[in-house]
Amino acid sequence: MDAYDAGTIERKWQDVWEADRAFYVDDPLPGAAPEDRHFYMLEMLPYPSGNNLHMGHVLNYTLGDVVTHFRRRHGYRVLRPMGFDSFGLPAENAAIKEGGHPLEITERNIASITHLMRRMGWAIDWAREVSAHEPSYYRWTQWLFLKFFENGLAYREAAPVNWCPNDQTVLSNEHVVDGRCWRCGAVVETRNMEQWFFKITAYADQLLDDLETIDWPERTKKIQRQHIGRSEGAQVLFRLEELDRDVPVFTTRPDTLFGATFFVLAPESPLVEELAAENEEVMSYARIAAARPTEERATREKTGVFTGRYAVNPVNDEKLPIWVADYVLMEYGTGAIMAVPAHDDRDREFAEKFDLPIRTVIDDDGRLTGSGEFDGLPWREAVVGITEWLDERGRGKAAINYRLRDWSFSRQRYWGCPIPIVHCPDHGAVPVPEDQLPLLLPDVDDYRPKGKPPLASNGDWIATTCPVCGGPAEREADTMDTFVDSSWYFLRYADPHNERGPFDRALVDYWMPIDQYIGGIDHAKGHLLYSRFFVKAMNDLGMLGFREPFARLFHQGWVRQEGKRMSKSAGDSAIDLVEKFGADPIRIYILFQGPADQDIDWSPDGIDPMVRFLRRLWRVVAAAAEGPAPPNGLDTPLARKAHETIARVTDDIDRRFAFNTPIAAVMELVNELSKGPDDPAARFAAETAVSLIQPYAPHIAEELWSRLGHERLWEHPWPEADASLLRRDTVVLVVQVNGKVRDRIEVPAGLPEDELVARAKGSARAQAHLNGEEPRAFVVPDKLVNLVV
RNA sequence: GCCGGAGUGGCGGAAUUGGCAGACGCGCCGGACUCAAAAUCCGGUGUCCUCGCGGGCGUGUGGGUUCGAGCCCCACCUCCGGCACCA
Repeated sequence: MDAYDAGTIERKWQDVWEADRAFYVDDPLPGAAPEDRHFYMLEMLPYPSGNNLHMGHVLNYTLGDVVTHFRRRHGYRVLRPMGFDSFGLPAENAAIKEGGHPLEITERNIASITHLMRRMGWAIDWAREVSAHEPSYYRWTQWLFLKFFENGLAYREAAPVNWCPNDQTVLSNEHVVDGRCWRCGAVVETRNMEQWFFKITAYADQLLDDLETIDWPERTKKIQRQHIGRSEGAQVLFRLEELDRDVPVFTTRPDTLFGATFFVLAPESPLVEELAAENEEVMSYARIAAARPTEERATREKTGVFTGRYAVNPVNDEKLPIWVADYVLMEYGTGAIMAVPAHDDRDREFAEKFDLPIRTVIDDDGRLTGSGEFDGLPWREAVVGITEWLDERGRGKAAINYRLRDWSFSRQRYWGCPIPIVHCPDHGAVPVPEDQLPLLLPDVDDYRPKGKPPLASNGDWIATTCPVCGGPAEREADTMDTFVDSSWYFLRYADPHNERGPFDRALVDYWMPIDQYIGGIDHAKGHLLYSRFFVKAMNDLGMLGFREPFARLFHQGWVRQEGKRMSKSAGDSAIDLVEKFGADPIRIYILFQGPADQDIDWSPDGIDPMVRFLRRLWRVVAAAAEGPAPPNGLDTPLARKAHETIARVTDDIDRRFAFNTPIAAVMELVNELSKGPDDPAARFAAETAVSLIQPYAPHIAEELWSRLGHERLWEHPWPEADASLLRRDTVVLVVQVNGKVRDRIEVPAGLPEDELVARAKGSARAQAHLNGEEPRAFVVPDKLVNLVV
């Protein structure tokens, strides 16, 4: 027989699958039969920011591929599409680096990555391919934006936002990591700018509560819960006599109100100017503090300045001095706090530095003191009591506060989805009429960031007329964050060519929610939160019939090379590797390294052993293929091993979501087969090994399957273990004395406990350790007897 | 600082419900085939004592529960991740 040659057989079968449209899935016929079982398998789509993929992608998509084949062969109609997150900073920065136009470079990268994906043999429905930068896609991104805008879920407002001075654009809170830009690492500044926001905060409670309804890793839910940051407390009104106004403050500890000794405003608070416009010291502090990078603000020693003004504490009418200090953040609560130095570390630090009074109002037993009528009350009860007291007098009320901010999604960059809005001097922000969508992104020569949106320099495009009055108006020059594109792409796959709407609701409701989503945990609080928000909002707008997009989620581990996370610019190139070793060896390698959710240290040295295993499989199966076709239901040791392997592999993939141990199980079967080629069940064992390895190494499996005289393994039913062959006639009984293994004896299966004990006592090796004493016995039927003296 | 997760041979890892620790693969040692090499195949491989039979020890550290603990409980150490002036 010829030798195993990965490259040749892989191309052969890839051509067959292509011609057969093997992995393209049809939509359900109207009134689909109840036995129609379907499964939506999706992995996070790649950025085409390079012409290649790294081994982290290879792990991600190979995992999805195993699940896809496994489900298909269990009779499911499986939707497994692919697309490209082709707008946005990653692609645009790559284009700037290469010095070409983003469109040209993005499309070249997509072609190259698509080629690689086909070469990996991944079972993808390419008829549904979608890219964010295609007008046929972003037309509907714009349409969705308009629906959100019309329903008050998208709005424009001047607000302090995160500004990356390197990428020259605003960033969402979710993409500032340790005070730095997630893409380039530059220290982020705060700027006050007119920005577009999605009203994700309106869904804070639902985003929190519905986490209970989805099968996600607990750590991911934790990240989202923490990010939403719901906390319960009270809103308390402090009187500012000079302004004749009440100022609200959020606190989780209204029970400490009697301990408040001063009052602090964030430097960005509009109240600072209202109270101290003429105080140069205060204004200058506020200006400098507000401009400081967030990162620096968080680590510095406390600073602040007294305004000379006072706020009135509603519980005792005391006048509290109002300070301005940058340890109070404008983004959280109301940008003003009551300071209780006795019971808050930050307030205490500030009080000590500026010599402000510290008043204890909760004693060592957790009861109130110095708090008037509330003295003696346990503090938890006082939280309720004082809140009620305030409420009755109109001086406060119970309140819930969130850390989650609205999602700022406008970007001052070129390569993104244009925001279909026209600014009219008379009518404000006016939507571009639906029949004028898509609003095409114009071709420009100079798309590089210059601190203002590149589209703003494009006079011909910017100048337009108001859809309401026909008067002169200007187009919105910002573009959308690429995370808007990826917040609904999974819906478009269900109906990718629809020209009348983003999708047909019946199709989306049929396929969604996604049964299994796989991707990196780095998207835990960005993409995974935005997509949940989009689906909830679209559900409320009557566009779809479910409220969560991803029923089950899995995060693959990081693939590292020499200790560093692999990226498209660092580490071995997947294209080079697949040409050198073949797709099957790489697919098996990346899944064999360990549990898929654990990090992997990549080394190309690990691939050769996988090539050796596949060669061994090839040889052993070829030998078995020469034997006679086996009768059914043979009961031989090899047949039993094959059935055990079916049971193990099936359970590992299906229930345990374990992908490394099935490969080990098939290796064991191949080892047994290689030792017992004369077993009458050799051919059955060979067919079983080939069938079970197919989701991992579909090309060699298909080739061997055909050499075994069969066809179309990719749609052949998954094998079933014969329960009668999983049962054993005899078992090896472990005999322990005082918990230590002293003997192993073969006994018939299913013996009663007293018989097992009798056999164990009969063991000469065990007796040698019993010293003639009569032992107590503990029995695990068919497994173990522990004799204790 | 707060909240998670993880520590098993020389290495990646396995042990699914508290019941044989180390499956499978790598590496290493020995052997077969070969003029030789590659490839392939066979055997061995936690550690210590022992010619051997056999025995002692062993899953980060210390304790506990149990007939029995890698797995459960308590304390600690180390590493990784998330959050971090969030009132």
